[in-house]
Amino acid sequence: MSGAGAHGGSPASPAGPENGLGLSRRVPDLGALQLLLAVARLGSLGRAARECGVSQPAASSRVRAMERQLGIALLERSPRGSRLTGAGALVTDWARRIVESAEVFDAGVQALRGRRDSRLRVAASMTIGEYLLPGWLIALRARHPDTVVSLAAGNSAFVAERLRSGEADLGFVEGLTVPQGLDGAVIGHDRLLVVVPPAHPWARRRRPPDARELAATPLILREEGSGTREVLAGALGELAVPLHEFPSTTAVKAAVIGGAGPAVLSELAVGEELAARRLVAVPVEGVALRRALRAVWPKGQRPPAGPVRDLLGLSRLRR
Amino acid sequence: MSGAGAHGGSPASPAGPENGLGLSRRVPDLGALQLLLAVARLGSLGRAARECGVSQPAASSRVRAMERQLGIALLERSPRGSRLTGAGALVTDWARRIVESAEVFDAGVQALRGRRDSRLRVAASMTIGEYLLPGWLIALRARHPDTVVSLAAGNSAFVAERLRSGEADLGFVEGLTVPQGLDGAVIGHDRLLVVVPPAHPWARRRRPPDARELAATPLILREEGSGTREVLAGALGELAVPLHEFPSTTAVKAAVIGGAGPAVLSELAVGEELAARRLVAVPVEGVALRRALRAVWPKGQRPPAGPVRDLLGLSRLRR
DNA sequence: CACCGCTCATAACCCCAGCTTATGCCCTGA
DNA sequence: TCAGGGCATAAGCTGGGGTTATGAGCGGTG
Repeated sequence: MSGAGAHGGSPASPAGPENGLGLSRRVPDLGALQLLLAVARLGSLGRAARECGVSQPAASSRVRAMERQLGIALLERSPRGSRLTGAGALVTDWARRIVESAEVFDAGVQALRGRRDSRLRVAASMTIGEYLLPGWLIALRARHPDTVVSLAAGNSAFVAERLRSGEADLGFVEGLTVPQGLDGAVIGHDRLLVVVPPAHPWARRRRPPDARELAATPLILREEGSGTREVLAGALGELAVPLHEFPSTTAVKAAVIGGAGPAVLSELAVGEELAARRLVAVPVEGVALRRALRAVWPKGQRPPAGPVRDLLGLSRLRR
Repeated sequence: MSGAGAHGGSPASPAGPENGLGLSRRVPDLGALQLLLAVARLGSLGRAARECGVSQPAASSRVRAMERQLGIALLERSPRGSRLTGAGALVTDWARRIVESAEVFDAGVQALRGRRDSRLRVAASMTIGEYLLPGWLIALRARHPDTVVSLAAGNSAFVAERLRSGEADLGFVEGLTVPQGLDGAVIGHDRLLVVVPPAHPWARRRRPPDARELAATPLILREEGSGTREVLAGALGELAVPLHEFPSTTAVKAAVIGGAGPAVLSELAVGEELAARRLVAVPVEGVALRRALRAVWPKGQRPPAGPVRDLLGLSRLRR
């Protein structure tokens, strides 16, 4: 109660409906969330404290503070342990999503810091590096905790250059062809989707737009776009007129959700938004926007060995 | 680009299985991440500081601390502003996903604390309440900032009871039928997916399992499951033998990823995992696991008005 | 019955992360 | 040349979070 005034100043910022950092006042920090997950899993504050490497009073106090902060009772404490409240279960699920995002962040950062002593140097396209690789690295770390990975991200030419010059051991690219001088294996596919916000006309029309209309419509694209643009240009014959370019995929998504126009993005990038109905994929007749995801390595280097093989195996998943 | 500074300072980790809360040591807190997003968007530390309501030195110091913590140079500072590094752009994208998860968390919690003065009391099934409603609430808050929502989550019977007793103004259920005494409108559909980890035999077989094999296989289910179980039982004739029950959807996912067995989950719950290839959906021949998502309200209450109408509109999205 | 083991809570103390204000340097545009 | 925006540094303060020590319920057990 006493609803935390949160000083309603909403200064209608340009490219975003959300504002300020009141969030960090209303959302517990990662440590507290992890603690909550541990309690949910282990059924006891004390055990959770031990697993998290803190003292039991610290855990107790922390969870209590979190309950005060949220205004919700999360745990049913008893002399025999602690169970989640109904609301607590829901909160825990939302918390787990934050923690998972943090794990992705961490795995990405760990790789990105590019240590010299890395046993596995990876070069990846932006899309794969951003959305797929962190997950693989988390899995890899679970299996081979000692493997240190370094990551460099760029377009296909960048990946190829890194491999040829020996600055990377393994590469990942999306696109139509294997870059010259490299061997490769298809590890999966993704589709490029035309996405619009749910309120957009294309989301409501019975007849979806055809290739002609798509090509005539200004689109929001990521700058440079390499793989994305290549496939798009091939499918449409000539490149659609870009409405605006943004530095990152997520910035593009934010712009689309904000109503700036349609965009063409990998399904990898918009899975969550589609599920949450924040974006809608519009089918476009007669346009095949499927492309291969490939692992690549220097030509002739026959059997990828050691850590390279480990990661390659993890990346080779069905479909 | 995106080379990332070398910076060999690696603080000899304690060779532990990193299960604890080392994450919170390696991942900056929400405030810092929001600050980074603001800098990326506004192009200047000072402007970002102002938007976030802190002093410029605080912002500067905070970002600097973050760079030290991550071991990555995020910004190119110049006397005319600050731009993101190549690596910084990647990090910022990962950061944005954390912040978005936090917004979902916040929206959910705000609704869950159930204020007495709520202008809109919603009762929803677990799946809708967990995955869809927070997104709608974020959108609702952007459009009608004054609307205060309270949320109660349970199974279909629970939702129906809340509506009939006048404790809720609007309900959301997934399932085959409209509960007795309620009016409803279909707002969308979802499918139940059989999911397994990528290494599971079903993910590799050319011939997917049929209904018979599915029904004979122990599955991981959420306890009580209401909507999910109802549809599943209807499709399989008799209920599959549950291998284990978990208290929350996310716990089920974690178990599946960990190799505990196949599960049947809403596509809403696994969109991200599918995109990231942490889970694989297995098609099952001859089994239709599609179900309707419905908004429901007390019978006779003709035109949903005011806030009810607002939220109803937001929830009525294509497909 | 009394004891031990488990649970959670409270109390007193400590430490560092992060905020603030005040100031200085650098670059650019008028 | 000066004004102004942008970033960095230097002091001093506050509080959240951690620790150890201790107490209080409840349950199985000799």
